[in-house]
Amino acid sequence: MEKNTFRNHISVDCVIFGYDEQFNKLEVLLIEQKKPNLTGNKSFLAQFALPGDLVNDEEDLNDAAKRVLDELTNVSGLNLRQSGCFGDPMRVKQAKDKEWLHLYRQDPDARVITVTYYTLVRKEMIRPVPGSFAQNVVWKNAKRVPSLAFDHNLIVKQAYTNLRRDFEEEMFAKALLPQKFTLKNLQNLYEVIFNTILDKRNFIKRIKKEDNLTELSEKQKGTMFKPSKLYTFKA
Amino acid sequence: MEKNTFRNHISVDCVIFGYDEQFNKLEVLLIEQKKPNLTGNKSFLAQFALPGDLVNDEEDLNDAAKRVLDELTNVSGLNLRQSGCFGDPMRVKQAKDKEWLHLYRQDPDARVITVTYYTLVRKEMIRPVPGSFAQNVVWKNAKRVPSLAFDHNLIVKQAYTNLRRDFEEEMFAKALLPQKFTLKNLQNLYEVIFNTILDKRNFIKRIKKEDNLTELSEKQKGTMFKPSKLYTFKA
DNA sequence: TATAAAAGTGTTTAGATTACACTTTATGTA
DNA sequence: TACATAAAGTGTAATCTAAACACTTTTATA
Repeated sequence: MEKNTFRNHISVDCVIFGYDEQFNKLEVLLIEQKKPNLTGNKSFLAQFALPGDLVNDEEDLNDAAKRVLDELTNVSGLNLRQSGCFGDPMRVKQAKDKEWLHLYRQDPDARVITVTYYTLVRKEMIRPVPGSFAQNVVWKNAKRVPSLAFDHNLIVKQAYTNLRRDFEEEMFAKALLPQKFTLKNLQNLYEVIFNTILDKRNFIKRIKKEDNLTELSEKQKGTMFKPSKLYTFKA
Repeated sequence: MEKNTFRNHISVDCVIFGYDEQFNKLEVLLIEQKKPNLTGNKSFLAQFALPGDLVNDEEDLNDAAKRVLDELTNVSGLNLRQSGCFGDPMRVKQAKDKEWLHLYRQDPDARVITVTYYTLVRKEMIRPVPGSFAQNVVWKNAKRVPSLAFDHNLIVKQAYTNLRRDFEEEMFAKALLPQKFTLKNLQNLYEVIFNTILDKRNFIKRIKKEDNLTELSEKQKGTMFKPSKLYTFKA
């Protein structure tokens, strides 16, 4: 049995799902790992990855997730939820990730256990700007996530499962629509999250039964055709 | 911002739910932390805790959970599932836990992040025997878990939520009944896990609809009154 | 004022869930 | 062997939920 020398490092990774109301799509926030400045280093390919980094000593995991997200993407104020923990010793040992680790980590061969967080936000509510070792910040469609660093594709998959489960249980939707919204807005949101098509009438019946909404006397402005009634969530 | 000196240690903790068919109750496997041999040390109170310990370098988390469970309770061969990760820096800093950490850990003040696992077994299928720093191994009713070391009460609570969720989704019940069982056995199991009382006729209808069971021509032996038909799960 | 496009609106059917109580049968005992 | 006991076994009606389905109304624009 191996002796414990405590080179287990901890990281956090964040899966930020962004809801794009305009195009009714769900996207995931990724960073592009910064390329080294060295000329001559041609082999290094920037990879997409989840925003994530090592946890500091005595730093709470939730705080770490928030800090790391902020450092890499300048996004703050999100309500992150833990979705899992990935600890396969080989998860940071693949060739595709070695070079990057050697450039950016003090102890690049150490084993890293990562605790994963996710949330879902209205895409337009955040304006990610790359920071730290993030060269770039991009949104990618959640249905077509490219190949990512480490085991990040697995992490996204698990987070997406959690998202759907939580979405059904709570009124998670509140954060995802403008304060005043139409029932069509709400239906679109459900449709994109569960990747399905719903019957308008049945959907409205179901939603109204939950009795979470207040119907306003106001209507949409600036529509091309018949404007819809607006609703808000009850307090 | 604190500098990362990598004193984040990783542990695993296991929540083993044991189903006691005879008394139709659900229990949790706990260890009693070993008291030091020193005479004169009167302040040390043995506490109940979940079986758990530090993960070795380069050890897979799932393997670690199995190893640790085996070392402390001599129970092996279980199919453990990850249920969460607890990383509050204060989780191992409470007075009640200090003394124990100083006795058994090389680096007792280090922060420890724990990855939690759980499973549900038929109680009689395992025969726990204390090992390592476990002075004793006990089963406690899942509804009345005593005060535990660290944040282990929280961990149990989360695991129990996971158990119920998973139990509904999969035919997790297979491992929990003898190969041949009665519908009453199955109903008892559901009742204890969901802490509810079910109508016999409705339960049978529901179960039969799932079409997982084979009705045997055999009947119970040695009953005091009318013996019930036996069933098995389909392969 | 005609047209286009989305909003708005109910009913019917099928399926699932719940509530509910008496009869049958094997056992052990008198 | 028949009687008492206790659990097994069984069905229907009522209610609720989920799904299928299409036409009318309203507003903006041309």
